[in-house]
Amino acid sequence: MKMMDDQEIIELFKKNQFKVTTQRIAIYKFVFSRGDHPSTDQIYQVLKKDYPALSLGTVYKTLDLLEKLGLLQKLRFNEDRVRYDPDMELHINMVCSICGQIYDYKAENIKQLWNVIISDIGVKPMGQRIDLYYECNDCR
Amino acid sequence: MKMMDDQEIIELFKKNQFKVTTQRIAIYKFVFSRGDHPSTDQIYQVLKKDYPALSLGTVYKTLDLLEKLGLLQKLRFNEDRVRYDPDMELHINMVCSICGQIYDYKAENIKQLWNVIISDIGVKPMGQRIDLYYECNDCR
DNA sequence: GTAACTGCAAACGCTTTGCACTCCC
DNA sequence: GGGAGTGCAAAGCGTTTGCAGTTAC
Repeated sequence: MKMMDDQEIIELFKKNQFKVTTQRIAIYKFVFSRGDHPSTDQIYQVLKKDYPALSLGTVYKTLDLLEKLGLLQKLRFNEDRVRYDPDMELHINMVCSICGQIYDYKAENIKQLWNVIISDIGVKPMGQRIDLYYECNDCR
Repeated sequence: MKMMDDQEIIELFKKNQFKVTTQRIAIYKFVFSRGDHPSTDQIYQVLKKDYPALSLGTVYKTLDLLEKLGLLQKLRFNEDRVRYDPDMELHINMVCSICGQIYDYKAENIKQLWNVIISDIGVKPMGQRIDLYYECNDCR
């Protein structure tokens, strides 16, 4: 999803009876300004510079809240920590097997091919997750 | 991969200079006899009945060893524990959004469609993981 | 005999929880 | 003013690690 501006995200919080706090806005904007899939700790480390009092617990709670609002997807790769994917549309997670860096690949024909697969299987999909492991340019 | 018989798996261990132990054979056979994706604890709980002295540490170590041999894939879903998928070929993990049960869906045309996607992206794939979330018959 | 493996328990790291204080509304 | 949200620290839990005893070879 495209990043909402301040006014839109504030409205969304209010509409859902969540209070609007500096921390929530900052975390939302940070995660959605990135093309990759940051972990809780990465988010915490960066935002702590601007908000020294920020706690890791608040980062976790806010990300859970954003997930409940359907704005992002919690993903576990083969590592200990959770990562957050702010793109809820169909895409492929391009995961470098060496360095672990992840970016999203999107293309119209993937949707078409995926729909063919879905109709073959014959179930009503609630969502999906597609990872492609490869060696990125930096590691190759 | 199809489950190897006792002789084959013993040969494979020996070929790779790993000692053949009762625990290793039992864990291998258990994971490969199942169509789903058991967690470490599930494996431990079941095998403890036949091997009361078995420890959880040995289960972890053995599964890591089987992964190193390329026999299975470690997968993290949106839960705390690791699951083990003994099927290394291209397939779709059918994950029930409600109860979390997982089974593999395989079909020839998925491979063809996946190859189309791969060649569109234009990278050399090292592997992949495809999850489809749906509501299984028991939960619907 | 000896090096690898096992079982056990402690350590580890990420995540969750509980609670007093704070600050939106 | 009141209740939701925050920060902090402790607890929780799956996984890893270290080590003494055991077993495969």
